Amino acid sequence: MNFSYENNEQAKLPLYLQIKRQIQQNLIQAGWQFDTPIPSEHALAAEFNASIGTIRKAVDGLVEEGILVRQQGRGTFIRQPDFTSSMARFFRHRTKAGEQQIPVGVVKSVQEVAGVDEINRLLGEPENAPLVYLERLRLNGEKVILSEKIWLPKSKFAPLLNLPLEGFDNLLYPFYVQQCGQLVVSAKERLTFLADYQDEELTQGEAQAVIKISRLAKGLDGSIIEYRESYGIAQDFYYETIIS
Amino acid sequence: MNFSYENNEQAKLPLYLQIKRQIQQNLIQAGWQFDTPIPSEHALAAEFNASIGTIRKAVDGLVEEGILVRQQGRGTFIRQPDFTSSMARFFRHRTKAGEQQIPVGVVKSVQEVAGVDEINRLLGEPENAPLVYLERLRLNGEKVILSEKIWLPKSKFAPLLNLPLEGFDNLLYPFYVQQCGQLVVSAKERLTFLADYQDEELTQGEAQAVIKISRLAKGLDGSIIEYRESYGIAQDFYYETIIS
DNA sequence: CAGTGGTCTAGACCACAGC
DNA sequence: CTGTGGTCTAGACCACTGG
Repeated sequence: MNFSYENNEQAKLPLYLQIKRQIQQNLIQAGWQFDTPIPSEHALAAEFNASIGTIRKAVDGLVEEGILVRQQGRGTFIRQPDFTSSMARFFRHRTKAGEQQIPVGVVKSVQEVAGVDEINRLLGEPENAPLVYLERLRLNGEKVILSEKIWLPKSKFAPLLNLPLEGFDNLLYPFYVQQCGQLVVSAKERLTFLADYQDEELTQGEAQAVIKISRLAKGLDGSIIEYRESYGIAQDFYYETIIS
Repeated sequence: MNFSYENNEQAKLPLYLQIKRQIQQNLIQAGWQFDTPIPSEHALAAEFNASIGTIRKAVDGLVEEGILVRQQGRGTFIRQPDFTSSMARFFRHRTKAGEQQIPVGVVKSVQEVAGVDEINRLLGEPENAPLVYLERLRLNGEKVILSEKIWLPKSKFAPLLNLPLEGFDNLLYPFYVQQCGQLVVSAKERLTFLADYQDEELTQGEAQAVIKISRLAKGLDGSIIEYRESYGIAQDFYYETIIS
């Protein structure tokens, strides 16, 4: 288990990249307001003493990364991430009527655990830093379609430990923002196949073929803020991708 | 060549999009040379009577779509698609030494077949248009790691029918360009799981768990030029993706 | 060296949202 | 109406490639 984002540090960056980075820093410091725009391009041009075109190129970069969205006539905003259905997008699950159904998320347990070498390394945490560990299910009605194990750095997510299970929202990522000020902007996932996975909830104790999804979620400052393992029945597996 | 906003039936497109489309058309007409650059930005600006910035934006679009690549100091070129390992990128196969190995492609059969409703629809061909059908294996040494079935429109790929099996290259897509003038620029893939797939070569007649990859490959003019089904052993499945 | 793409400027006008 | 992002111009200079 050794996948990670690479860090590229440069010496002499073009102005538009410097500005891009600075804007990103400002977003972190200011705290994110999804409903109020960032300063206008004109204002940014004045602030950074650069031309509009250069500002646009900097903002373009953040838009491409999915961190900002432009709205003509209104302004440029921090993107409200929509992971609504993304968590279960690898699987097909439909009602009897044939409609796509959005699974419900239920947290089954929350606890503090000691650091685990392998996971702390993925999270970029010190070797023995404590973690927050969640178990969670995704349900379609009565049916369990996804079983999840989630590890978070306690340094950033300690507030979750003081909440009752009923206090957790259906969607976790907006909840992270609300409770801990942690914004997930992108994620890297690895899919593998397990012939014999066993789990009380998902497979009801019998060994079954599953697809395992390992996810590293990245925060606004570029650090990894969540490691998650999700398991779903292989028979329901369904994924589309575009390559070029 | 006149690009003014005129009496078009179409909605009015920004100039840079009109130019982008026109460049793409020119690439098709000119036939692709991977080793000679397209006209310089200066030349294009003169040809289209637009400013450099607008030309850059048009070319940027084609670069983002993976059709062109820029090389500072040299020029802008049609991208030599690198599907070298992409066909088998969903699977992990390594030598005993642990190196990633690039599988070898071997075509087992080529024949003309009657149109199949479902497939002709996917290819955008008339209902009874004949097809070219290939069977192909991907091998690591002796081991079969991928079994493929490929359907192509005869209208574009008839030349393949006159070739001996030994004449087929290891890589198919560069071969398509060379033999039929068909360039694959992108593809859409759908992954699903089959619990009991049986195949003489891949599973040696025994039913096994496999991952099925259905691919639609798109040509330079945007039409679908290939439909392909690939099957690989589920145990070897391994895929990474970034979402945002 | 000449020619290419890469960055950057300092404006202009257009299209759209919201008051 | 004002202010926003979206398009476009006509240059400039820099960084890199190749002969």
